Amino acid sequence: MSDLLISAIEKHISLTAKEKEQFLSLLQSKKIRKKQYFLQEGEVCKYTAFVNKGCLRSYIVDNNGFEHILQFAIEGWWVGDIMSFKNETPSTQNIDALEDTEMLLLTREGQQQLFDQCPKFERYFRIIMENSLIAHQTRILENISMPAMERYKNFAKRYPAFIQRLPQTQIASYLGITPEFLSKIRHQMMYQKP
Amino acid sequence: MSDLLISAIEKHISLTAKEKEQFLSLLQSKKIRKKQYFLQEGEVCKYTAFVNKGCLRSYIVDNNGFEHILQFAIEGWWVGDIMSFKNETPSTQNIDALEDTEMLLLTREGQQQLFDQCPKFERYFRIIMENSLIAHQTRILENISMPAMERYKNFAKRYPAFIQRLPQTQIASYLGITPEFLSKIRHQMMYQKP
DNA sequence: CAAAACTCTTAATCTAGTTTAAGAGTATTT
DNA sequence: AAATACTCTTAAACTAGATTAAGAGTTTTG
Repeated sequence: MSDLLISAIEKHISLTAKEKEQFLSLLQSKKIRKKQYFLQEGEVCKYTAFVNKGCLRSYIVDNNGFEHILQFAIEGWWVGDIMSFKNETPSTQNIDALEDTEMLLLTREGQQQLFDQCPKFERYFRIIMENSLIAHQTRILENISMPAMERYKNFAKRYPAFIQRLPQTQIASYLGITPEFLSKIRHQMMYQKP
Repeated sequence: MSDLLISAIEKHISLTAKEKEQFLSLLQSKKIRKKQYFLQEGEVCKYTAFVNKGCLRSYIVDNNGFEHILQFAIEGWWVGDIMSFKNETPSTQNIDALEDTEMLLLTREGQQQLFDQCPKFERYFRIIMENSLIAHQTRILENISMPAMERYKNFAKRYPAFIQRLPQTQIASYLGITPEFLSKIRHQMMYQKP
């Protein structure tokens, strides 16, 4: 049930049996079905979620009704609207399930309690924030320096699991292009690959 | 000399006189002149730098020789190539000074020592990583969802100090557009502003 | 199991942003 | 104080990517 989470944490810090117990007691588990919301724009994001099974996406909807994806989250990833979670302000993002999904939820109070009881976890969350920041930096630099085909190739190399698992519409929305143009790119790639 | 840094930290955690001393003893100060490098692509990033005075930028150079700016850093900001600093791998970024600059440097060992001696600092760095991550998320969403003029307006609203202080070439490079097009945008803005 | 609702593709037309070029105005350097 | 190097602007020609539309294939839903 929570093996995946514990092993994810133990990649970065070591835990005693008591610490594991302490941490797990703060979590609640939740299942949602495909297409259901985990968070809707305007709500306060009450939880960070660790994905045990399934897949979610976080995205915004622009003034013309178009969706723009910030993040996908599959097994082993954390997801939530950090800004809303941190400041308890209304979220600007939506998060919903692209597949039936099981997750473990941690509240803000739970997290704070954890940090006070056991500062080791402060390190764990610092490290995953650092890693996430590095990934975001890379994405920004690619967005501003590379044409769409390169960005797609890098995405496919970096997240091969996503390519098989996600509809192309969603990937296009993550890359910042239209699905029609992604289709064109994929066509071009077939005739120039060697 | 280090008042700015201490007050920046005390916005997030409270420090005893001893802790301040302990922290400051780990820092070394450094001045560089305009146009000098703080870090060059290929080097390992040995320090994170807190800017006391002046202005730096971090950027990559693409295959066609064009620069793309990831970050500007003025007084009160930290700068460095996090990935290189964390993993002690060769940097892909360049960091240089846009003005004569004074900064305080912290090594990786210094930081780790600090975390072990005084876990409170682990919280401080977690918090600034979170804030930085939020800023990066916002930037990604704006990049993939808004036309250049909107992005420029938001940039100007968010960082008014930068608008006066930085050459437009640099701002264009941060926004992911050419200087020529930024010039056009600014012209358009004059005749439609109401 | 039929109908509705997505997903992917192709193609024509359109546009936001790039490229190239050239000139005028400011800083920097010698 | 002249020479060199940046910075900003304007404008014409160009292109990566958007838009619109339509059809075929696949899932989902009632």
